[in-house]
Amino acid sequence: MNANNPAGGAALRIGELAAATGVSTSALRFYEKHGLLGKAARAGNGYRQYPPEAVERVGLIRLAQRLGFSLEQVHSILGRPGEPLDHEQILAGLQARLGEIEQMQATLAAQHSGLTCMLGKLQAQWQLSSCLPLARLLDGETAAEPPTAQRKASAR
Amino acid sequence: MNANNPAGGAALRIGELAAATGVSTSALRFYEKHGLLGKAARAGNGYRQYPPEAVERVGLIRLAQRLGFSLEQVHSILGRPGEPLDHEQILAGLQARLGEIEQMQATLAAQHSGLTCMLGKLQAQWQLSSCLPLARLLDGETAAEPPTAQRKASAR
DNA sequence: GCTAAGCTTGAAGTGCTGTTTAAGGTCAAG
DNA sequence: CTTGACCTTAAACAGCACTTCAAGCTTAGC
Repeated sequence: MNANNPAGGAALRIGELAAATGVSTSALRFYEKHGLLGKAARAGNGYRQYPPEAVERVGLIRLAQRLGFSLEQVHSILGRPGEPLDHEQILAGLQARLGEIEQMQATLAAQHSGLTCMLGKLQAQWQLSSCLPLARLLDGETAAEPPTAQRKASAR
Repeated sequence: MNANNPAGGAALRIGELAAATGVSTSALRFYEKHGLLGKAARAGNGYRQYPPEAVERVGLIRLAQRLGFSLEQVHSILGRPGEPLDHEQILAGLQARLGEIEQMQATLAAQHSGLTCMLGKLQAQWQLSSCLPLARLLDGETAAEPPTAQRKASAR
């Protein structure tokens, strides 16, 4: 059918939006269910009718994912779909993510230097146990509990 | 009971090893089940009898975790507990981990510059959509599929 | 009119890692 | 006798982003 919507553009069915964005239909429904995408209008048959802007919205979601945001974070900084977008909120979200990244970079840098140091020691003398004190080095960088997984460095 | 073991040292029960290493008893059993810790000898009552060296072994496991190794990786580089420790294998494992770290650092650096760039654009003019092209920047750094989570930067 | 593709829903399953918890039983010390 | 540490196996949890399934409607093409 491809009816026209109030804005005048051609409405997209979920499959078309999926094709246009490279996101699966199930993922799109998932986004909608979790408030990332906004509830699409429905045609008489119950099919979702996406306005053309939805393509951009999905693009933003994917961009945010590539920048390492979790969907929950995307949700909180992008806000309700269709709403004006809160500039303050977005800036704050971006900066918060920058902070996370820097934190992870610090962790990785500590691990990197720890490993490098360890390699040096091992090449000098073969005592793995002599590397145990490295633990302290890492503790200094991060914190002091049992090794809990921190956060992913999501890719692409 | 605290019987003596063949090596002459005092044997540790699981709770004692847990206390000595800061690892829970359940985690220790988990390590054993997954071949990280080696099956402890058993006292007449079925209790595990850990030799004192086990403390160091667990320390190494925890150190490796802090360096970001998964338990599976720890298993493959540390090898069978009680065995001589394959130097080549360990060096290779450390270097492989260094490679992973560098990969993650590259991803994070790309995300960081992407975000910074985005912040700049947004402060100049408020068009979020003008940031969509950043996706390409990130694609260049990492690869070309849908945003799949990469790996954690485990901490401490 | 039939079939295949596309749409609907909600619930459940997937994959990965590292534990933790539960349930039911044994053992040793006070 | 009671308590606490230990034993076993199996299952649950937690976080994340989806995917798959089941069951049933719609629609387009032939």
